[in-house]
Amino acid sequence: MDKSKVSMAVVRRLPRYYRYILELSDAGVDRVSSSSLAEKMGLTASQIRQDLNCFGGFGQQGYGYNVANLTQELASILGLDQGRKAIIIGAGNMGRALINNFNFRKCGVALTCAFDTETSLIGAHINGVLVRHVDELDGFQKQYKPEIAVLTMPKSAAQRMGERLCKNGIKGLWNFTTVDLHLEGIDVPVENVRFMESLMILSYRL
Amino acid sequence: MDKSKVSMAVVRRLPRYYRYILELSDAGVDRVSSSSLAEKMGLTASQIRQDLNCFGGFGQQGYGYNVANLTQELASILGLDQGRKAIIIGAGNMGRALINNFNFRKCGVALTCAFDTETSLIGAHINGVLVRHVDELDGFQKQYKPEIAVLTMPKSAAQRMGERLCKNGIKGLWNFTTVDLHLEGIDVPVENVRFMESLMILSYRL
DNA sequence: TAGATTGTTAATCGATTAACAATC
DNA sequence: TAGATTGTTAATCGATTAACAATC
Repeated sequence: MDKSKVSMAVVRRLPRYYRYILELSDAGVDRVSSSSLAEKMGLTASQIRQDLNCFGGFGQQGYGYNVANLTQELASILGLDQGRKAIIIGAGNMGRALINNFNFRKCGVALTCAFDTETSLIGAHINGVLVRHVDELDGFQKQYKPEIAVLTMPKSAAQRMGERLCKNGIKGLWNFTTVDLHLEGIDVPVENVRFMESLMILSYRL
Repeated sequence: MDKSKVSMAVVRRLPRYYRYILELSDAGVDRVSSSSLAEKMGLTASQIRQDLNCFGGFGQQGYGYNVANLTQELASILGLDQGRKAIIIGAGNMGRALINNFNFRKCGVALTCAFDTETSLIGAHINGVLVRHVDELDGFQKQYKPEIAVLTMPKSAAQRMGERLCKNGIKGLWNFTTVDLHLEGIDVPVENVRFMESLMILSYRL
């Protein structure tokens, strides 16, 4: 199926498929049927087959899915094998927490540089990642062409920074600020991480 | 409408409605129509009216919605006015980042205590929050009856800890670990925060 | 071959959008 | 009153589930 026709409902399930299949792979399991995977994941076998078939026939009748093969296919679908480069804008608390703890590599992404405006941070290394001044951003983008920018700066600067990053050729924004970015006419996907919305939804469900 | 019949699709939009309406409120706007709100948010007016009407008729024909009133209604629907208490299990990097930076109060939640097993942390205060040993957890729950537990401990301990928290009366789990909690037969909502899935989805969309 | 399980089509279910009467 | 905009029903659209022929 044409990638552009796959619904976001399906796409949002892919990383979870990947996590489960990777777990099976690590456990040394070599094949799995849609029905056994469905039971583990709390989905229907039908949905799993429908979802995977958006991207190709990875299974085999009478056998199921080869775990090693499916792992690799899912990684490829998700683009985890693309060796992408990321930069992070804002080395405050949230930024540092990500730099120190988040496993970018597991997503196939290399965090190559951090940017900030705070003079005391410039030149420092955080978990091996150099902090540069935001003034160097445009030049850095031209030279190294990172695909992904992580937005962990104050929300007041987010909209302008998003536009600037796009103008210099960023391919996707991972937005930890609370603002909705408006990038009309610019074809750059934005993925938001919203702690506060998440906690409010939990609060509703209590 | 009966709260249990409101679909999660609707519920997941509520915090965003709240954010926008709060912004209008802060800007001193006193009324808003579904169509103007729809335009700002990139939704249809129809959807906004349908969504809000799951909870009551907050608008007025020919006028629209009173911003102050709707703000208060949404806060109440989300339970932000319930003065709930939260504890956090795991004062490692993720835990400390939340304690130091996340605004629990904006969600109407008071973070009352942190728990860990690391001796060097016990007794310390992080941003005013005392770290106790996990051995004190059961007693603490009995005495203070926190409604929400934030899970920021190693994933290997998450399942057991989830069960233990529920047995002692927790009402909801905010799960930052990468595991899916299985709490069959226990009616405690779990809200997952999944950085890695979020970045993988962005990676897919590039 | 017989059994298992996929890939895929058709049926069902749920969510979104459109339309409009009610009413402020 | 006339204009605006809701609340709500009906129509459409999309996603999930069920069913089964294909096939390993």
